[in-house]
Amino acid sequence: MPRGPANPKTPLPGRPVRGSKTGVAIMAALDLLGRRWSLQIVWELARQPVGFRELQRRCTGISPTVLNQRLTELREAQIIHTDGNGQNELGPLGTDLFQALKPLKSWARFWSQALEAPTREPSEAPPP
Amino acid sequence: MPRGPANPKTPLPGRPVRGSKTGVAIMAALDLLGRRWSLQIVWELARQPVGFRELQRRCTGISPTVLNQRLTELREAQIIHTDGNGQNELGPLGTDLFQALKPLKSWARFWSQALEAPTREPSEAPPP
DNA sequence: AGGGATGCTACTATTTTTGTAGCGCACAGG
DNA sequence: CCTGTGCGCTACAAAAATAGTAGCATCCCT
Repeated sequence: MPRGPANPKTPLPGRPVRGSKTGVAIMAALDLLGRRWSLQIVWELARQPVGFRELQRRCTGISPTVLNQRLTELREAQIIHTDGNGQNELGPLGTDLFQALKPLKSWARFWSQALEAPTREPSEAPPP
Repeated sequence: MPRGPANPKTPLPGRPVRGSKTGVAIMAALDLLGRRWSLQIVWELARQPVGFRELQRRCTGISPTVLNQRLTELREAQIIHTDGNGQNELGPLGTDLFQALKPLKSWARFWSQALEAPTREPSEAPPP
């Protein structure tokens, strides 16, 4: 298990990241979590710890290449870790992240309903 | 101003999206917002409405191609809209989204500090 | 009319992600 | 001991997303 110190591409606070050379925390977070599958992986691991192949199955269709990249990045960011049995699970930071993501879930539901029922506000100009 | 109805690739609730064929709201949201620059655009527009080129400047280095794609997607998702003067601004849904994103900002700061100062919890095993 | 800024599109290069195959290892049954 | 199965993970080419640069048409100011 080569616990390699630091893929230089993993976005971490303090490093220059995409869209910001300053490495401000929120920018590093947006870069890291904005990569494809990152958020979904956190989401899945919040349910329960799973191994590599099982995680691949749950993220319907992710390729092993990317899954491994993401796991590596998230491990470097100390959001997740892999135990001796190959089970990936959220660390304390990951759990906090999941909490911080919950409002987004609520918003998504609201957003979904708003798009289904457009022009329903009485404050909008009613049709003549 | 061609208010074009529906780029078929924009992730919207109810549509099959990446990582989920069901189109569940949160998955559509993660797909839409997980695309590069999406979150940062929302972030910038939350500060104040800006035009195309100014927005491009603030998202240091985004290419006009992608900026326009993102703006189109976010418009379709009714998160932002562009007024008659070319100023892009958050709509009500966008404002709510920004609120929902705030905990993420707090988490990012916490995360940043945690990575700077590892092994500082007194609850961790102290060095002998 | 000229100069400059704006919103945006076209086009090619680079990077990221996908898709498929397969290695080496552990473990279970026969 | 052999065979089969599932595992974590890597290699490599194809496809998709993004970056980079140039430029057009339009408006605004002088």
